Amino acid sequence: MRQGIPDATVARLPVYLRALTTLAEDGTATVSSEELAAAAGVGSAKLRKDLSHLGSYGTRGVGYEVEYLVYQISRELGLTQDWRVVIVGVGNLGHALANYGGFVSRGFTVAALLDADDRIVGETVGGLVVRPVDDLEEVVAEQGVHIGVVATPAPAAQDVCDRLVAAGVTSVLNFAPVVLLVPDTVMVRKVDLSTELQILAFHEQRQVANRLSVDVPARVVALEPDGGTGRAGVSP
Amino acid sequence: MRQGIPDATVARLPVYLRALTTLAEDGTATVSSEELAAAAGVGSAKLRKDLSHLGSYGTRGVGYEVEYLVYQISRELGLTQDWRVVIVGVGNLGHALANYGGFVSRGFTVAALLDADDRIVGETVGGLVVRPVDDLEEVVAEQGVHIGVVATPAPAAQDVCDRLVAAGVTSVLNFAPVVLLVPDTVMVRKVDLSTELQILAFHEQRQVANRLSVDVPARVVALEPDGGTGRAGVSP
DNA sequence: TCAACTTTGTGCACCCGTTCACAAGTGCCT
DNA sequence: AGGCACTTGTGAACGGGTGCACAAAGTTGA
Repeated sequence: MRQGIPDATVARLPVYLRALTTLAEDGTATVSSEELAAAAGVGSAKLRKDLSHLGSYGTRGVGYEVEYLVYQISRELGLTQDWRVVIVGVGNLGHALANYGGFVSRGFTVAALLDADDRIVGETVGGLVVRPVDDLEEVVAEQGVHIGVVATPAPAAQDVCDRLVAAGVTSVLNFAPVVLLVPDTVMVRKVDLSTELQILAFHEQRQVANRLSVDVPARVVALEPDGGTGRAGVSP
Repeated sequence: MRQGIPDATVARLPVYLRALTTLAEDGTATVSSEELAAAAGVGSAKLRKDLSHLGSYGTRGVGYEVEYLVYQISRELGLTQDWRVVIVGVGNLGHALANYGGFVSRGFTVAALLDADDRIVGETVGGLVVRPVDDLEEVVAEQGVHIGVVATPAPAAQDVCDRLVAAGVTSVLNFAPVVLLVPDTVMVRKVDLSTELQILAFHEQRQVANRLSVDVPARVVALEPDGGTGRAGVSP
């Protein structure tokens, strides 16, 4: 049970945490796996298995005590300590990130905003003065930054990332549309808007195809002129 | 091979597509699975298996023709047609999305920007005039919108989502920190900044723990006062 | 105290995705 | 023409995650 929580579980813990926080604000004291699972959009069995990886919190016949579970998940995620974050790139997205309330709310502090553009440096965004990107190493060292957020244009991203890593940052959240190369001691997570849209487009397309196949089944065959090799068979 | 590309593969196709586009811009004509895999940050075997789901593009002994593969992946993702997107909520994040260049570049058109705040309605953002959220149904119907982007505050998200779905939208990209409930005919993808940060925090914490265990192995046991039941054993 | 009811925690079987390893196919050089 | 070097495409083994189903454990009410 201990010693190694599955990645898939870790990825869901923040979702549970948010659902629990909402419940706590509504004054709910205890919650069953069924209810919490519904609020988190997962199956109840999966939820129970996930929580069992943290330990045996929860009472049979009753459910889980909301406050207590919030604390346990927070602790497991490391939210009981404050993580210092530096945001590099204060364009449209950087602005949004710096102003994002829920960003700071729970265990995260924005240590500094950095940008390479002189016109932006010195501006105040989200209560912080934007500093030149040259201060990167200094900021990371002095403020003890652990997490770097890359919100720069694509061409600058790898360079900024390299500097973050060299300065001692071991986790990077990347919004730039490039694959960042890092040593395997560093963890990178990527958020890519156009990737998400493209995945939606794929499913949208399939859905349209399925709708056609329901209406006019014979058409489906005509839409797939090729057995799989692809290159041939396009001509009528 | 045909009839059903695995979800995991679909999620990686946009990454391959971007890497290929970059290669094409650099004038590269053909690429091996090894090279492309490196550029996309995956293993070469995985890449080959992914591409094999689309068909047998690629030449043994040579590699893949870049232009051709770009076309095939684009077609498979449905990017040969234009998808119309409506963005609801033009706050900090909505601004960023509306101005995001790569957003529009490839197969996606922003049909409209909507907001509930009178002070924002009428403003021009990214070349479009922000319209009142009351126009939602009208916009979706008239413009034939397929994809809705929810960038509203959390409390408004579910309501906006319901209206999008009722108006005929079948894919939703959700930036609000809530779990959207939709009929299972609708696909939702969620992008959540604080979730990503929390996942990073977890790994960061583990990494710190590992570093300690390397330096002072005995300490690890002391840091785990409890065999796993959790509730007991906290007192000194 | 006991029985009926509720809910957790988990063993087990199944499925999807990843990785390895190699046969089959292609181009190049002699 | 033939062999060599290279690369794709895929069968097969493996591993992790999911969902089912149920025993264990606790609560409520008589």
